[in-house]
Amino acid sequence: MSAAPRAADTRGRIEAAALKLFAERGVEGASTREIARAVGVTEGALYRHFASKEELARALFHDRYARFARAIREIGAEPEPFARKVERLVAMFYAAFDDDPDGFVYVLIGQHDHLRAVAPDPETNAVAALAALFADAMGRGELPPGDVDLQTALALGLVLQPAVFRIYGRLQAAPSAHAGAVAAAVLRALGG
Amino acid sequence: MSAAPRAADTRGRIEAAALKLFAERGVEGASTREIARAVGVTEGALYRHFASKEELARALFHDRYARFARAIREIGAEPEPFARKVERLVAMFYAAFDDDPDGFVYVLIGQHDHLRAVAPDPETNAVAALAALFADAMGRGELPPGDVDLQTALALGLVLQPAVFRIYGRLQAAPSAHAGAVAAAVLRALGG
DNA sequence: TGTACATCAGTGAACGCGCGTTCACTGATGTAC
DNA sequence: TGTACATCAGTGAACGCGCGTTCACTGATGTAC
Repeated sequence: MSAAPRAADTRGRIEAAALKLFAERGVEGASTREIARAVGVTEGALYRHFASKEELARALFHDRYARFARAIREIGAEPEPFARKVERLVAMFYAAFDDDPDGFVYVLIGQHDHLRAVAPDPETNAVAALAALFADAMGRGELPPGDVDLQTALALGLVLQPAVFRIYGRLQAAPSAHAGAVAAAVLRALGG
Repeated sequence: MSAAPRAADTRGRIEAAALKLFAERGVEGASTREIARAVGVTEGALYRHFASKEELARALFHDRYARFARAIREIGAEPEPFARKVERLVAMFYAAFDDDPDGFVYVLIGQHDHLRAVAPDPETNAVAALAALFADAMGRGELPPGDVDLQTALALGLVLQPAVFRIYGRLQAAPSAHAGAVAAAVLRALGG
């Protein structure tokens, strides 16, 4: 009927709607029809902004994943003791959860679809950035010597699993309510 | 052409092939054609054994998930100190990984599709069984008082994340190689 | 300011394809007498 | 042991459907003169 209301940030609205649907039921579980309908636009319009559904899913993941990588590297670059960095990392993760739950869930769950396509360098790879931060701390003697990748896994698991529990309703409070306790647990777990 | 070679455990072979494909690319990413082809049977044959693809996916998940719940309850029922139970839990998880990597990966990744459909009782729900074991330990004073669900999340995260790292090649050794270190980290993390 | 044209984000209808599922059938095996 | 019949796990062809994607088109906006 009426045409082109001239880009009232349609691209951004497509991203938001797709992110929500992808987070709720996965990329394959959400159709282009649903996304278009949620935006209030026809399916054809999606292809003015993204080459394909796959490209849309990829862009949403990589943007957010790279954002985590950058935040981790920034914290790692600060001239602070390791314990303080851990506190800031935990706070950063949980603040991201609070700010944008859809984005957090999408990255957390979508990792299995996308992670193999992420370059292994700490610039864009959040896990690599985290491992680099831990390796640095170990080099400075702020962390007992050991298998850096294992320590990274332990720390990441401590932080992410409360978020998973929250998503499935097993934890009532937002993970950020437990940020202090989780950071302390990380330090205890790695400290021995 | 030739017909019915009389059930050389076709059902079991369908389950194994589907589990492998589901673990590799997700339920939606694996088609009934692929499953049938991997088994060496036509698609129609799948429907002699399972009402639908969804039912096949569901059965594979719930079998394995309930198996974890039972194993956890058995460990919880032993008259052993909490520290020893933790060691046995970690060993059990990682032995399951070694024994049947496809099954482990499918449960770990498929949780997001299926978990909402799992009853919350410890008989079939592995997370509930784990939380019950931790609540019991807390009641006996073997674990400092605190939020049981949070402690459960922390412990589970410590155990699962090394498995995730292994799946994506970030950890070279099998998780079972780290079972002792992980169990110790769990006790340290919860002990404070 | 007015006119001509280019651009661009939309529409809406249609497309081919691969998906899960169905179904009439076949023939080997098990059972009754 | 031989014959008649029921059962059941397969085949293979076909199905309808929803999917992602395409495309000719429209009309509002921006730009040049």
